[in-house]
Amino acid sequence: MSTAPTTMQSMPRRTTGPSRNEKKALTRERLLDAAAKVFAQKGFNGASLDDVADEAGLTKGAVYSNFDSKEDLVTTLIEERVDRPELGIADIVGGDESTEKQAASAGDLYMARSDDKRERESYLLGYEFSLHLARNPDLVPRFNQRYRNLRAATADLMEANATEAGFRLPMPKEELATILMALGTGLMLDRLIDPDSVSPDLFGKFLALLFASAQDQPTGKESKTKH
Amino acid sequence: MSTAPTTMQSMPRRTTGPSRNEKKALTRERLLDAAAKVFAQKGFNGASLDDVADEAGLTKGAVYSNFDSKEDLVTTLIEERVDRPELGIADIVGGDESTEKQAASAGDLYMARSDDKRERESYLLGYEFSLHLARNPDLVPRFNQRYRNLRAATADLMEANATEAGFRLPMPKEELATILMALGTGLMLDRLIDPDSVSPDLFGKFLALLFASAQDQPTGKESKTKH
DNA sequence: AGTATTCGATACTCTTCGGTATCCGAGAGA
DNA sequence: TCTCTCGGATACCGAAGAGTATCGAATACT
Repeated sequence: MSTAPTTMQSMPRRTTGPSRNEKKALTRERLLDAAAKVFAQKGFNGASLDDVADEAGLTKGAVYSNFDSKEDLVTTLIEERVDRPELGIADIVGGDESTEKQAASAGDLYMARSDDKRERESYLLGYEFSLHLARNPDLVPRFNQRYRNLRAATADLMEANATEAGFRLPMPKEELATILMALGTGLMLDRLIDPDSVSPDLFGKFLALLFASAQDQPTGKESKTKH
Repeated sequence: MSTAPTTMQSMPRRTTGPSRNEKKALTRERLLDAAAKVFAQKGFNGASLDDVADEAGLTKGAVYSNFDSKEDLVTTLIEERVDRPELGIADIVGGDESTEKQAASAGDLYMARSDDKRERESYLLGYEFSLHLARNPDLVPRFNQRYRNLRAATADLMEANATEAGFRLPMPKEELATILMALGTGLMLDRLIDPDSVSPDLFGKFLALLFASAQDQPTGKESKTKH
């Protein structure tokens, strides 16, 4: 990467400092990190650009040099930082364990995140975004594709697992995925407000129970509505 | 309510105008209504007290005459307006229908609320509150009692129903109540963001399925952990 | 009736914040 | 090495908002 064609080896330090673009990209990241933290703590409207800049150890000038406006910073943050972290769950699934145990592990892993300060902020930020989206429907389409992808991935994962284990999902996979993701969201929100209100293994327990009972109907004897 | 002991029936109007306290209580309610609407639409930080006053057809003077500060208005709103509406669900349950159908109806009723503009605002407000609580842990205890009461009521309701129908709940009632309430929260949030992402009857369908499968194990053969 | 209260309107203050204009210094190009 | 460019700092502006002071009118008290 270092572009030092001439003989400059004599000078021990500052041979070729980080290029301008590198520096700019770096401050951009620092700003996004700071924004994630500050917005999570104070909310979009509650946090000022000075807050963000301070958190990043920079000034508002840096902000406006990298983003058009506060709204631009917000939407960029949505696009670059949100709804990625979930994906890690897929790593757990697919082992040799029983479906039940895998489900429990996935649930536990998901809930365990609320303990980590950084993850906690990330979820708070997610809810802040959700509210932002609910109030700005025009932003939804851009964000929605990712949500649907994630849901589809979850759906496929569950189905693959069920097929391998020799049972049918009790309802269409997309619907089940919608349910489980929503449940995760709701439980996490409860837990963010009051960790004592939701035991960390509750999600996993419920998932295990759900899949266990699904396995009791291998052929898929859903009562009536298949319509 | 009119306290007119003396013979005053002759004068058709303005016999005894609304007492000062009545008027004050009225404007207080108007302010709270307006605050609920405006806060739901713009968020706590996004909405100004002038916005609230305007919505109520009053001025900021009225606000400060009835509340100590914006924060006081917010917390009052939390205490007096939130987490009451859910209770209506209990009305549905307890009929002659099968447990399955009751569950489906309850779910449908719950989700149908997101269609009504006013209810929608009420839920948005709820999420706004949730975030507010997550960021202000000191406020949680006051609010939490209500949440736990509601959860306990839901839990008892489910258990009573299960007992009557002759089956055991698949997990401790409080945990199940926690799960179902969180699921409702999560689904509603999804639906507030994008109504197309969650079909309105999904909640009911899932609840029906869940209780149907619970009924298949009348004696309660939970696999292992009862601990 | 006459006086004291108080609710809510009006007018104002002080701070904060989003955004802009300008400036400085370090890296790029010659 | 000299200049040009541009990222980020500093200084500033106008708007908006939380909170305060005060006022007027209607109600309660005596």
